[in-house]
Amino acid sequence: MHPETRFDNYFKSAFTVDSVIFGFDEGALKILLIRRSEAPFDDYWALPGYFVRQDEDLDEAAQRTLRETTGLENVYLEQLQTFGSPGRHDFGRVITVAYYSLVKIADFTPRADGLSRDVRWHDLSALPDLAFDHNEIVGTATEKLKRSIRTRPVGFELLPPEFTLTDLQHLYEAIWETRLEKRNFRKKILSMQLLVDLERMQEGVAHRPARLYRFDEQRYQELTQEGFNFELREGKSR
Amino acid sequence: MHPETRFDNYFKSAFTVDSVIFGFDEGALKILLIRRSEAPFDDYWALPGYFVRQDEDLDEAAQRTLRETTGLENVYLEQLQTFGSPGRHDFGRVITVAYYSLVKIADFTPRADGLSRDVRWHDLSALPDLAFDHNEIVGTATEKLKRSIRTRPVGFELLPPEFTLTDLQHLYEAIWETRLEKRNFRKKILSMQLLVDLERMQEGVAHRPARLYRFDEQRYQELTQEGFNFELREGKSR
DNA sequence: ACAAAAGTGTTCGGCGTACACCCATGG
DNA sequence: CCATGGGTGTACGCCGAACACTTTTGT
Repeated sequence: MHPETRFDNYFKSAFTVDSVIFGFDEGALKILLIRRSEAPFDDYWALPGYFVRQDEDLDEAAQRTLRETTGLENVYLEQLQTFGSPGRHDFGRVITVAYYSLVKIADFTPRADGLSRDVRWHDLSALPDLAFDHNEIVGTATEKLKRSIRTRPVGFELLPPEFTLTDLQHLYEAIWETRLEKRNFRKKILSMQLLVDLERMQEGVAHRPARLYRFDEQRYQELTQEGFNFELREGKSR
Repeated sequence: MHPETRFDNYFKSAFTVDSVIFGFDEGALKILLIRRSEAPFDDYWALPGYFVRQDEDLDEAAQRTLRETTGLENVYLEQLQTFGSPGRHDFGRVITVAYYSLVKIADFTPRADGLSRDVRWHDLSALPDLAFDHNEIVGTATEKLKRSIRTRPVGFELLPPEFTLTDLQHLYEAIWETRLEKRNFRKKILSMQLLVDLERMQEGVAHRPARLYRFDEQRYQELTQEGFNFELREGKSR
């Protein structure tokens, strides 16, 4: 370690990582929360996360703490923002590096762990009071999601492997909290060459069955690189 | 402080803030760097920044350290990303929260201070080896700048109060490292209603003098809120 | 048959694209 | 009078906007 002591005063902080995990189900956006099992905020709902170890990379810590609190593994986590108000933690100076991700709800079975009493998907539109400044973090993440879905093919991670155009439209509508015009949405999304027609149909629905699609992995990578511009004015019909 | 000791191990880290300050001059993008005056990396060029105090907010710390290393005050700093590899600092675990900003070079006169031997604008295209992982941080900031200029009226902060359309075009060309077609650039930028025609002309240039413009503060705020989409294909003529 | 979504055709206007040519000033 | 940028006019094509009507399934 360093030979000098004049920096010692600075080495008294801790940092944590917290993850905002978005999912999509039943036409609504969800967030994965844990119920804390230790002070402070014992028993409160909170974002999955914990302290970062001394020799641990931030990205790794995010993966590990997500696993240890919810059981989720191999989730692609992207750094969101760092929150560090002096008063945000009772035990001392703790700043948190927030991550976020989009996952298919069906792909994972969250389970509580030593660090959490409970894990559950919550409707984004009806969140309880969360521990620390986690409500603020969720707000920031939601803003970012709204913006990034306009420039990147985001639906990919939120929808099941096979989906209908209406599913995809509902996803956009849920994130943007708006209604889109069906015809124009379809024309736009199809013109991007991002979807592959599976040439199969929905089954067991009480109406004309919809065509099933999947994302074209190749094209998805391209568009993620270049970025695109997905904008549609609000529409009445759905 | 907290009554329990089992968290003590975590409270041994330090964190810093570092700022990437972009400027624009002579048709080229610049970055403000300081020369360090203490170990580690004594005498190396580095981003302006320093340790965050125990009871200090991150945003405040960014402002303060920027002032104390370069003399710049009242700069609008936006959080960029946090860098925290375990090995990035010799003295122990130090993570840094990076900020970035765009400023008019003429508005400030950087001066070295106790924490810096020297302060200077460097051409982004010819940076030296910087201290720590600061080259990586600059790279991340540059990527972000390229992307955000496509969705927000960014030139505002980089250009002098009065400028010509060609100045503005050169700015976009410098950031994107491309050439744009003059006619189309002008039509697009004028159609946004973002510029105010000052009805005055350049003076003392050895060619037809260009019309001077300024940004419309009002409209700038609007567009920053909504976001827009500025995209133009590469063009040959300038 | 009827409900409930799925799915399509078309017109209109705006805006990005790609050009070549004229204008004003200093030297 | 010429070099050096500044500053247009415009035809074309594509794509987003705004419509209403037909098709296919389960009940």
